[in-house]
Amino acid sequence: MQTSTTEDYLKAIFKLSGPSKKGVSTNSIAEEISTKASSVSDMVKKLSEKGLVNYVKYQGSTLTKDGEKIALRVIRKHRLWEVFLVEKLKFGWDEIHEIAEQLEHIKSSKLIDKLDAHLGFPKRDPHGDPIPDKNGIFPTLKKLKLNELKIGEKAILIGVSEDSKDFLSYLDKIGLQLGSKIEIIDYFNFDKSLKVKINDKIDFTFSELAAKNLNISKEK
Amino acid sequence: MQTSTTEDYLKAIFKLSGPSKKGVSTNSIAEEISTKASSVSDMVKKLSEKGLVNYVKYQGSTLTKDGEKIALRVIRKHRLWEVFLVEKLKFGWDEIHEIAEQLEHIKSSKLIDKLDAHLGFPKRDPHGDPIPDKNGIFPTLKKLKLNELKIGEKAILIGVSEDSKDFLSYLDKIGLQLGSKIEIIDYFNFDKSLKVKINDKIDFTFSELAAKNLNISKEK
DNA sequence: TATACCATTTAGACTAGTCTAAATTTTTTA
DNA sequence: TAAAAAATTTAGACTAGTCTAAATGGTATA
Repeated sequence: MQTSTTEDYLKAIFKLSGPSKKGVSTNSIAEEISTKASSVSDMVKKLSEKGLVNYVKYQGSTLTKDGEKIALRVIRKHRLWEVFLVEKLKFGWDEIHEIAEQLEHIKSSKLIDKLDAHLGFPKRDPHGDPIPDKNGIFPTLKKLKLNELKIGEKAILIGVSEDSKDFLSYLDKIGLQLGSKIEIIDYFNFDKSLKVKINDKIDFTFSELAAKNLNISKEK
Repeated sequence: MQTSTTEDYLKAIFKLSGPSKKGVSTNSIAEEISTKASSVSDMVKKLSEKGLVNYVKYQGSTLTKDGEKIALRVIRKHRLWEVFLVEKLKFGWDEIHEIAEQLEHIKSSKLIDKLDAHLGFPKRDPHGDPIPDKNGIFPTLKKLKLNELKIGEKAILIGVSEDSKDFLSYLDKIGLQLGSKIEIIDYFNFDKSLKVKINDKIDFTFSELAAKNLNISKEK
């Protein structure tokens, strides 16, 4: 049974290696889990001996099948607990990360399956990130662009196709975050701009360019 | 901020010192937390330096005010999580201890207060043990004998006045545990026996002798 | 291509906690 | 009350993980 430190390392490598599963640098791991490169160097060597990480000196780390399995289980737990904190305990979405970082290390697969059921088998956490199922499979959720929706349809923001500083600070100013709810209120044929309601509160009108770069999903 | 090991030691000392708050032996602590006496000896010395335990060589340990405060907080968390596991996640009362041992170390007072509210401020855990409030005060709960109830009244089992093997295995066979619900269905004047319904399911008839030895509470 | 710089690894020390084995203190019992 | 037994403490070693400082490797640049 792995320690919670081991779980933190595996989770960090999973996050950093991204969809391409490319090798992750020692320094980037150190930054991700707020520790020193020398500690990471030690640790990945040990994890490699345990068969959880592929590590070649000076060439970074990737997860083995076993390592990835553990990482996915931790991510599943983290995201399910986040749903619990927001939906059941009424925490704000900004307060939950730190607590979920602790809860994700609780060991009991029965617990997590019962929690999953109790929450109605959610597919996303409150940030819009998908929750792997008990076999580590991410749910397939259809991705759409905001400008593909019709008036009256509702969706949540799950990503952006453009990540320039300008665009991100623009979203920030509007108060739009991953997981935010968006409802299409109106569509102006003139310039293809889109009037929406954000999180049932704020009205805003997106240009076509902005709408094209907002990835959304109709699934919960 | 204390480690979870520290919390385990403080909780153990609290439990073992009982209502009289008498000094607890090194060996009994070792047994309670499944470790060796030498480890305990080391640890209580350190806890004493931190001002959490009063420790005099060869004379056992008691908690300081600060130590007791922490112990009560841990016990509060443990028992609230137990309620959550049984009431919300539908765990059996016998499966929850191990999981609650982990959950009790999660750090966030906001979390535990919100959990408390979510559960409706329960006064007892599923074993019938009282839950301290946020200030560490145990609720005052009137204790009764089962034979003091009237027909139609409901209560839960919070303890026994007789702890012979015979009596305990008798309760076991009936399926009665601490925390079980008992409703008085009928009373037979002839031999003062008592027909009850246990956990809304099982009918059973207690002799006067049995009923006298069952401590119950009308509060939830 | 030499050099400088950045990333990475190694060496060695530290902390919290654990253990076994030996030494010491306290308690029991004859 | 002295010896035996039990409880407790100390000494010293171990593990997991961390850190700083120094050494080494790789890469970009002049």
